[in-house]
Amino acid sequence: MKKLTREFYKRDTLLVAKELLGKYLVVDKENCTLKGKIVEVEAYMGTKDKAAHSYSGKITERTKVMYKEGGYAYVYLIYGMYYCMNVVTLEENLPEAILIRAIEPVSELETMCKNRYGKSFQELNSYEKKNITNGPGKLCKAMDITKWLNGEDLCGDRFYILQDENEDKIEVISSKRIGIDYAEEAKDFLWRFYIKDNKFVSKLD
DNA sequence: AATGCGATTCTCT
DNA sequence: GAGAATCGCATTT
Repeated sequence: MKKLTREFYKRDTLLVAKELLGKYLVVDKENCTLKGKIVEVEAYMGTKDKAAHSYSGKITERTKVMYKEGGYAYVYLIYGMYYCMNVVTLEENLPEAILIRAIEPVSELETMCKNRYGKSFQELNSYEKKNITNGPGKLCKAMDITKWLNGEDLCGDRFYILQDENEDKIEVISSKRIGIDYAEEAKDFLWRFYIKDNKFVSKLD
């Protein structure tokens, strides 16, 4: 498995979004390495996208990470209790990013269960087992992604994305983004992408 | 200083 | 399907 390079991230956001599907998100901790296959993403297309935090070029303490060059992590708190993780794309001052909406657990499933529910996998009921990492807030809880990883370089050693050289061909479904009803015309853009028939996708159309 | 609210999730019904 | 939880940020007084 090979780590994605800076060049990978500094390309067209919609292209990078689709190519992130099937890659492996890794959080390297002192005692363990959490790993999950990316199965669902959404693209946020910068200053002209009414759903994006960077709409109209607004720069604040929260959004400034979006203005970095590609390959940095933008992690923010939502509803006072959940974190969402994004991958920044393009060159500096082009504030586009990709929200990771769901992963499929690959390594450290037990740790993820502990992080999410404080219980082992075996102790989970069937509803909990289905809901470990199938949402942007859930996967951050499971992988212990918090504000301490905001601005982290994904080309570094603690938080990165791997590519499987023998990756199977992936069937990509495009659909409308979730939870952005306020975004007027932008709410209908097909900027959500997920792997067809994958059981860990957060919501079916 | 005060207000309003969100790229969500969970717990009911 | 509705309502609550909970807090940092952006905006208004």
